[in-house]
Amino acid sequence: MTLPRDPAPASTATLPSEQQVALKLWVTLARAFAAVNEHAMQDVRDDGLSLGEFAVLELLHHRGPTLQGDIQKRVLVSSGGTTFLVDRLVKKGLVERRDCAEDKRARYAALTSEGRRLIRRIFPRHARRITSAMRGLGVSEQREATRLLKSLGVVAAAELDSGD
Amino acid sequence: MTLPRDPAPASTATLPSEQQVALKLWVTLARAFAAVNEHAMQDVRDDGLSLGEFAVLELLHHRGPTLQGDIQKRVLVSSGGTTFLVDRLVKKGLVERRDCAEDKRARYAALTSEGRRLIRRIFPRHARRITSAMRGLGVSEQREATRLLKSLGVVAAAELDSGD
DNA sequence: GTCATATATCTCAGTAATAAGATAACCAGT
DNA sequence: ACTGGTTATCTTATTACTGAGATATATGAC
Repeated sequence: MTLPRDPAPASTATLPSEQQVALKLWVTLARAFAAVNEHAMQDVRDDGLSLGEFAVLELLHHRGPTLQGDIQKRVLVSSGGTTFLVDRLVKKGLVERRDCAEDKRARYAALTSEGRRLIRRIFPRHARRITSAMRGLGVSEQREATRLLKSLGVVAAAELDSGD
Repeated sequence: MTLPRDPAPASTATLPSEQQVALKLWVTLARAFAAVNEHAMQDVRDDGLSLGEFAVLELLHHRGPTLQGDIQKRVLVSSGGTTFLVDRLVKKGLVERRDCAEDKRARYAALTSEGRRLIRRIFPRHARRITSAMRGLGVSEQREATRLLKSLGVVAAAELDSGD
């Protein structure tokens, strides 16, 4: 996947102070995300996976067979993107599709035994990689950052449907 | 651009506590980023810009004519991507290329008057949009989040060159 | 001056997605 | 049973880039 665009470090001297603070946070957030994301990508790349594919495998690993529509919602990917990712994983022999007894439109994706073996192998390594990437903060700082970003993210996401 | 993949909300009960904390932070960070990023995208989309294009315009607005190599570093885009973005902006009449007197290989990108008009118009709106998206946190919380994420991002980025 | 190496930008094949739209199935109201 | 609106997934054209490599230029050692 592509990295997020870096919001340029604007000379924002003419903006109200609160906007300057918000923009500075945005720049910093985007850069932090980009850096950790690159770690995540590097970690799965050697096993021939994109982050999207990894995310699907991980979801199936932890939740079991999942409707594609639910994968879509949890992995934050478009409808077509879900089909694309599942197709690719099916082609790699890591995932299979299963019919849904209750709804003929719907399809489950489930790990194959090969997919299970792979995710069992790489998930612990991935967790270590992310942990290592986060080590600029101590554990209590990480908890504090999580708390703050949770509030930020929930409100920002809630405003999306309502427009600006 | 694409949204980042949502790191799946792993059932990580078997992982060491510090890894659980780090993974939780990663999930939360990625989601917060995705949400604010979507705000940013929506804001510039109506003017026919991608976030990459907007980032270049903003950079040129605040820094003046900039070597393409410097754009590359500041906007976090590949070499080919820089050429792509500048090409598109040139085609839209918002940016022009200028030769560099000191180095015949290098080229500056600079805003046209049309590009200047556009960025002057949309940047304040964009700043307001980002500020609004951040309103899940108060100003002092935003400052705190910035401080934490700065540490996190700097260390995570520093580790990239050295591998995992 | 020569040459090996590094650097700035461009070119282009390829990638990972998006988003619009198609199709079949589902569901509630009549 | 029929109808119209909704939903789950798939299909496909399109997009925004990446990254390898090419080319011209710059640099520094000899």
